[in-house]
Amino acid sequence: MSRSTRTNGEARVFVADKREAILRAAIKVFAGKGYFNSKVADIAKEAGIADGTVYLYFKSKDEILHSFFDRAMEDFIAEGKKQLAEIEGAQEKLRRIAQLHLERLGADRELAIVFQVELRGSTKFMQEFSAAGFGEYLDIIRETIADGQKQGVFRKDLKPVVVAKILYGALDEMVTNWILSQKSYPLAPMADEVLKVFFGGVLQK
Amino acid sequence: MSRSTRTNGEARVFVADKREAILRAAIKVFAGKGYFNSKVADIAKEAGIADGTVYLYFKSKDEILHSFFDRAMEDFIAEGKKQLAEIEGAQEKLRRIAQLHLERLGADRELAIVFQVELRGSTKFMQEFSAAGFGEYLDIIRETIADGQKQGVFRKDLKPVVVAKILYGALDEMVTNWILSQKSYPLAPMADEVLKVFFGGVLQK
Amino acid sequence: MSRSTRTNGEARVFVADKREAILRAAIKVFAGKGYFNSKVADIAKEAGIADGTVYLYFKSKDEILHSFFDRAMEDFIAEGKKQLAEIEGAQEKLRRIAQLHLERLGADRELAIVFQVELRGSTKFMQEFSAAGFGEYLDIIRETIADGQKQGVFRKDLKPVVVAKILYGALDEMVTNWILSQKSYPLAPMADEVLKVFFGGVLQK
Amino acid sequence: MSRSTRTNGEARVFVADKREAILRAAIKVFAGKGYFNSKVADIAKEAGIADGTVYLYFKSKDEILHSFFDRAMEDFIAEGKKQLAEIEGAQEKLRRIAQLHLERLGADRELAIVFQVELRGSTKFMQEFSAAGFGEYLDIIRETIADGQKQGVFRKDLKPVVVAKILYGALDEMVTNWILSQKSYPLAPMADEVLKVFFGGVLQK
DNA sequence: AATGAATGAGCATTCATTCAT
DNA sequence: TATGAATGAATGCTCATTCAT
Repeated sequence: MSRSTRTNGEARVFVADKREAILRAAIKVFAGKGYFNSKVADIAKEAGIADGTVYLYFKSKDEILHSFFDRAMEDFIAEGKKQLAEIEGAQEKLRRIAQLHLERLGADRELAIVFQVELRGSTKFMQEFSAAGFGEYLDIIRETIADGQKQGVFRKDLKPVVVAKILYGALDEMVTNWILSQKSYPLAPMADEVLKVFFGGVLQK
Repeated sequence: MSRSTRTNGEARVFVADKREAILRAAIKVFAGKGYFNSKVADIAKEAGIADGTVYLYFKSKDEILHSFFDRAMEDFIAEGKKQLAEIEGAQEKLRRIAQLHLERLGADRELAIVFQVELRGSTKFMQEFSAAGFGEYLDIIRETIADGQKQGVFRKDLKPVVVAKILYGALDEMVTNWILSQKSYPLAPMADEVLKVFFGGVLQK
Repeated sequence: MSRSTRTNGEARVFVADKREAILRAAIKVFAGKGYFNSKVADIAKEAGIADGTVYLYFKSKDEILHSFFDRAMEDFIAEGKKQLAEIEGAQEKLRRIAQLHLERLGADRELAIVFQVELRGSTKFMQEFSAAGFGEYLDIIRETIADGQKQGVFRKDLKPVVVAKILYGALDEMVTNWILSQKSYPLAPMADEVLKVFFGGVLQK
Repeated sequence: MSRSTRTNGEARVFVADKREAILRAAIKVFAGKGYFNSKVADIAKEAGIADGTVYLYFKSKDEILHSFFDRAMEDFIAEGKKQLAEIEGAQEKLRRIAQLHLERLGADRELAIVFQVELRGSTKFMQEFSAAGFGEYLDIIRETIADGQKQGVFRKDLKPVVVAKILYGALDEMVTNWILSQKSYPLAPMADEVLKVFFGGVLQK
């Protein structure tokens, strides 16, 4: 494929590529030094472009973080819905969600750091993100649980909202610990560990 | 000779009082605007002292956050240990931990905000805090679980480390959701909701 | 071969047209936001061309202002000389000058704003402009006054240089006030008001 | 006089002195390079203080210019009113105004440059300043002229507003020319030159 | 000639920290 | 101990200008 802009399609790709490059660079920089400690100049240098160029693709430093989150969340939810559509049974669906959650973040440490750490650094961010993607994500889990109760697979004396938060919280903690851990271990297998407790409970029967 | 330096005892009291005042002011300010958006001058004004005075009690803005965390965590763990000492049985101990966790944070929204949000705003902070108090806290939970397994109360096919993280993550998520929620509800009762799942599992028996 | 370069004649016309368009756009933009607050991009957009195209016709933003001034002043002086050539008598000549001054600026508010405001925004500009057109303009007034003194129409105890400045200053102030005024009134008639005073003081009794 | 801050009075003086120093430095810098080309750092260096200190006394670069103008105009009008109070007769009053106008600006070239050049560099500034000091100044001249008409000293067929603008415009032009002139000559004497013409045209015959 | 994406120097302002009093 | 004026390094963003196409 030539580097020329012979077609509109290609030109578009190039623009998208640069936006993408900036986003990728930003994640790397944010993950390394934290959002507030990262300079726009750092991102530009990491992306191999001039400082000003960043502002041709993003309105502000803030917008970079938002864009990153929006896109990542959108991708994640789209992928999740697609995979869930092919699965029967609430239990198996939850398993898929948990696995996907940890697979995705476990596959990209920098992305995970930004998700787990940077996006939580301010109530403002959290509020906005919570209202956006996080909320939708929790909803999917909640509905799957409610479905499972209707299907008679899950206990009916539990509130789906609470149960959803429990599962999400547990998974989230796995990711955070994985990021902070000095040791290097695969994150994805933790899904089954969580589910073993989640599905079966802790008490001896 | 000034009143405050007449005796060591008195001086200490005064110092502690002012240190305390600054710390309290800092939590309020951090909770309201976030660590990075809070100015040392804001804290000073909130505490009713001059800007420079802050530096007689703390080496830097950063140290204020650290001190706050250290003290809060220390208090919390001390209180926890004390209460656990009076309890027999791993299950009841875990229940107490969960309740204490949510009671404490639920009783002081500003403190909770700083804990849930501000302390997570940078990998640097998280790493440091994880190595300090969080680690010890998780350890206590882990050991209680291990004890429960020995006592034959808990399933033995589960790794205590993982189970501890699951419980902690679930509780943590309850707090975060409570903070971000527009609605006002008591946090403490969520402990039992979490434990119902944690102890019993989700599946229909 | 492009249309515009087929013949020199045509090309020139096109070039002149676009140069003109840029100049016109610049006046509009400068008048609205001030020279320093106007972006080259604003001018380009107003002119309906790309940013870079501006630089095919002008070496810099600064040069646009200069070009504008040079051309406007040139036009104005040429027109003035032409009209003066048809008039006998120093008094009538001065009247014509004053009228032309206010008619011209009164007919184009944007041009007037740039003349009265933007061109005075820096000593550098003023120095340059003074050395160029302003100087020539004042000279014409001065000479007309000197002629009037020789003709015995004007008092001979006044220095033409000073008298010229007085007339110019008075007219200039009329324009400035007209621009800043919230009320909308015709500028040209002010010429006679000024002359009523001016001649009263200058004429030989 | 000691450099200490033993008394409140002295302390006040010091503060006022620094504000004054910044203002003085700003005038010098603005006069030399123009408002838009002057950096706040230039002003700070000229005043012998740190950049940030400027902001302890002024909210913004813009505010420095405003403060300067407000104070200068206030001073000037106060002085003018004081002197006018001691004078009988509209004609002599106008003479005093004209003289004061040129004496003041003629005594401080830098201040004059800022007044004549920088304050006119934008419609925004001019509008604001016109509404403030300039307006009051013109009013004083206008009223003096109206008084003169009532007293039978000045022709009654002239509109005071217009006549006031003429005088102001003529004086203003003297100042501008003086600033731009390469030659160095005293400004104050020009007042009488202007008045010779002005009164010739305005006085009742 | 025309485009408009890319450049990068430039700058007002903020704020943690210091220090003379 | 306490003050708060002073410091000056640090940085997000703008915009005149260039240049590959």
